[in-house]
Amino acid sequence: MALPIPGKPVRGSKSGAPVMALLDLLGRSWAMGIVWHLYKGPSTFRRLQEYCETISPTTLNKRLKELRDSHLIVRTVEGYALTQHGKELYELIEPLGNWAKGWAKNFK
Amino acid sequence: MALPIPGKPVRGSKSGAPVMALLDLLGRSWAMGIVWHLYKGPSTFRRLQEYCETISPTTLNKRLKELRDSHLIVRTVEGYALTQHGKELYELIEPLGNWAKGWAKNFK
DNA sequence: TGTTTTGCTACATTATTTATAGCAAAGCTA
DNA sequence: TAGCTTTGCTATAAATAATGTAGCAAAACA
Repeated sequence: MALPIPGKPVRGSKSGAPVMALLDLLGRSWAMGIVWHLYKGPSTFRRLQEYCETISPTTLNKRLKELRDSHLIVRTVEGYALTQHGKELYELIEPLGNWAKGWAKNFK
Repeated sequence: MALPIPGKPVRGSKSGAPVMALLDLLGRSWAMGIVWHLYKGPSTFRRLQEYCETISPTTLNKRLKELRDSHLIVRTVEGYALTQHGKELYELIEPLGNWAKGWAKNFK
């Protein structure tokens, strides 16, 4: 699937509304998981594979390319790392962590 | 794929950490888009199909079942609607809308 | 120079999503 | 109450995406 670019047709919006481009990007397998893990600090490719437990290298590489092309991560000497944009995005989704704990109680 | 249930193995976490179950659920195509659209108010199946522009009925039905089983939406006489949990979740992801506008500027 | 580690790529298999057709049930409407 | 329309799906086949495994070239290390 092509990179979802705001302003161009994306999944959910022919006009490419920014939020829809973002939801398209984040709604791909592992995308949010990668951002979530990288907030702890830069990671190598192999370490990310371990964090994600069952991601295939093919998919990991694809997601990393998409996230780089979307300016959310960059490669540093220490490995992949969140950009300023990536950190901001993480901070927006961070509250999901605590919320999920309450939500989880529904499943008993 | 099976419904991601907190406490059971999910994509990204063998132990089923709640946030990973949530990211698994939301990281499926259209899941966040559906929640996003439903915040405006209850929608019928056909109307959701229109909102989502290119979702197939097969996938829409699958996502709706998952979101219902996850207590984020319910069926009402007016159509599918967010539950209290669903509304809370929407409110958590709502800030993505404005943030995405700034992020979109990177793509010029 | 030999050994590891790293960051991938290749490839085949499996899973997911799409696209399209269409049908049964419910809700009008005349 | 006999049609016509709308709704909420299901069925099926084709396309696309993700997985699992093997392995390789380059860099780091010993």
